Amino acid sequence: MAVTIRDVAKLAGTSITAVSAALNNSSGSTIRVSQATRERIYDAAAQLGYVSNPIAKSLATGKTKVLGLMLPYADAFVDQNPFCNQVMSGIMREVVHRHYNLMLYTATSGIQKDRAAMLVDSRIEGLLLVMPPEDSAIFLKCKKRNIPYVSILDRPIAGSWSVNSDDYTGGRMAAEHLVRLGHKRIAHLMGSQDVSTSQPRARGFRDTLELAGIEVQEELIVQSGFDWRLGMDSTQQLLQRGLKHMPTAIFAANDLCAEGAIRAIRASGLSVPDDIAVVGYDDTWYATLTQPPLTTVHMPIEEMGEMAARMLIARLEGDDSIDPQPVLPVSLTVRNSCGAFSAPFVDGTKSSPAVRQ
Amino acid sequence: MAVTIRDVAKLAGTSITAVSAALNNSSGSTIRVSQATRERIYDAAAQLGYVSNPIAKSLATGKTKVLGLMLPYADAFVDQNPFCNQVMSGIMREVVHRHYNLMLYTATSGIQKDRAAMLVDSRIEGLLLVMPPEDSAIFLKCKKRNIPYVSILDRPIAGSWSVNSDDYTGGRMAAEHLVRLGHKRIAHLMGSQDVSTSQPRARGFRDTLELAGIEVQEELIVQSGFDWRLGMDSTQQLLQRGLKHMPTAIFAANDLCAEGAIRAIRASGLSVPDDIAVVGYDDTWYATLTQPPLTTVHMPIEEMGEMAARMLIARLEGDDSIDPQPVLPVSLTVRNSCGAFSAPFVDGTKSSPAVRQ
DNA sequence: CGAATTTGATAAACCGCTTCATCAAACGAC
DNA sequence: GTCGTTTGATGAAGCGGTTTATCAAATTCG
Repeated sequence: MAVTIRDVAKLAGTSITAVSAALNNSSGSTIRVSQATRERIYDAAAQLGYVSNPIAKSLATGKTKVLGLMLPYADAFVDQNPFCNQVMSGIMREVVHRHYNLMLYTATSGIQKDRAAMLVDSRIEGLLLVMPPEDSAIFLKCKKRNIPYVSILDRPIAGSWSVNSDDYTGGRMAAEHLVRLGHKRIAHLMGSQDVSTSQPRARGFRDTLELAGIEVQEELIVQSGFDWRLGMDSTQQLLQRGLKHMPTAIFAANDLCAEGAIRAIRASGLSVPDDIAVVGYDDTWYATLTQPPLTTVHMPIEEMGEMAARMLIARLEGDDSIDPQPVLPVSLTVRNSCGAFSAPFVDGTKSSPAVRQ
Repeated sequence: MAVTIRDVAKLAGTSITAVSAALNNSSGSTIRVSQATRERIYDAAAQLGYVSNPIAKSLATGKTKVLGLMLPYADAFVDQNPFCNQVMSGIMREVVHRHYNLMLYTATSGIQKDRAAMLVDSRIEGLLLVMPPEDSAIFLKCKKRNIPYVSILDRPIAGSWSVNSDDYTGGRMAAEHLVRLGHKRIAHLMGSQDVSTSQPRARGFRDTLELAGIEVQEELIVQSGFDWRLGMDSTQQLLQRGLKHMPTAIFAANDLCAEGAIRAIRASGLSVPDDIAVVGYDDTWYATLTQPPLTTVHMPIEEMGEMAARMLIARLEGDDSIDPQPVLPVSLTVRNSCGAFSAPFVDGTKSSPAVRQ
């Protein structure tokens, strides 16, 4: 049916060995092919429309040039999470660039975790894990079958390769921005406790206030969550404490949580940013849709995907020089929800004029 | 390194033929294995932890049990489109259920279309195309290499397999809902002209008004788009025409467009739904976030993915009884942006009491 | 010019699995 | 008891590539 290496050899009047060597014109091979035969082979291949069969190649070489991508429990992510999209986009970019392919798996909650892990077959050389649960059976399977993997994660895991973003600095940046704008009473709506990103962000937030000589008021640091309803509820509670104790700024757990905060603030007749400034986290596309558009900490999501793919490929190709747990830098995307662009911070960083003193 | 069929055969004291037959205990094979040897083989396999090598299997059988999934130009979809997520989720469900695997491709705009098509390698048995551009080189490649494909599409393509949703009825449903609520002056913000979903939806809209004896006012049917900015702009123009000519309801191109409409209405001091009712399209997760939550036409996106996978697999397995161009039904998700649940329509359909006469 | 080396080419083994062709033994029917 | 049929089992030939070992011819060199 399909045209094989033998057909090409026959037409070119050579051996299949020569064809194989000529077509993978990598210098690594010990086989030598003269320029003349090489060209006859090229011609024959072109004439027949020969395409190498990657399956046969894989069987012979033991390499497949395929990576696996394990997405988290689909159901939870289906609708609401642009995160996966963006990570995939970054991964894809690198994978295509390096001439690899991607096999998709999801840890569907419908089937047992074991089953999901079983599905990772030997066609893949390595695995990319997006936000794997800590106890995932995948880790064991990978170790057992000796499949290298890299996780894209909210926390570093000891002894395993992963890509992380700099949550601590993210917390600092949000806080610094607000401090620069003159805020003294800043609230922080923390993300859910079981997601470990929440801790370093909160630490960054606290450290920044201290550095600025602002006393951290514990009653302004509240447990909230990544949902807008939670953000709204928490904010309502903050606002009910009376004017004296109300914050002048809120650092929310993420963009959706910030949306909830904004709604609560408005519902109580106050204005964002005039009465209360709001900062989000993640910089998803949603951040441009809030009213006013949200100032938010930008996570380099695509870059994280790209980096993960790069690390995995490097590892597969025997490059040991790569950092197994890189921390990618975050940045602050300034929009209108704080009413201002940056003002000088206590450490003397230069900046634009302050808006609120 | 890995344990092979030969190792199992040796341990069980049989031939590799027997092992192969026993382990694929499909009745299709002509090879017969006694119960006794079968069990010895099972034991040996379990003891060695044998896992079949799918690559070798593929090479021998010519089947890979892998489908390709081609996503549209990544850049445009990265952030804002939950559509791909949902389609993927549906596809994944079916693919896992049928014990297939999924290889991911994207028609990245960075590389030429030809390159993208080249990347579809012979490891896949069939291809699922999400919203392929009409002129895509993929179609040719697939035909040439004889790879069956199914598209998930906004329009049926003659002579090719595709899954569509019933846009015409979607347009009707939106209009009927508004007519039932007593609206006479209903505007329609049409989607962009180059996306062919826009036409049937508009037809459904028009036909419904006519059926209800409401004159279709051409100046209320305007070209808009799938972006919230476009929705806002179009709506502002509608509102500037003065009270007499203002619509009492708007059927938007999609949920984001509806968001724009809502903003424009609010900005001009009017209320949704009291002054103007708004209906969206798609029922993405975003529809719950608008204020008020959006009444919108629900597209069965996941089901479309599932159906596409089912069709492709059926086709691969020689099932000819399947409809090559199914049209999936839409429904109306009623929330608060029209202020009411359904009222009787002119055709006599029964319903709940009307809110506006 | 003869020996050593390089160059060009190939046959054959192999990757791990399926499957066809073949065959001996057991079984049933007459 | 003989003959046809079923049952159980196997060797060997692929599938389409890569790679090792081998070899003849051409080239280099003292």
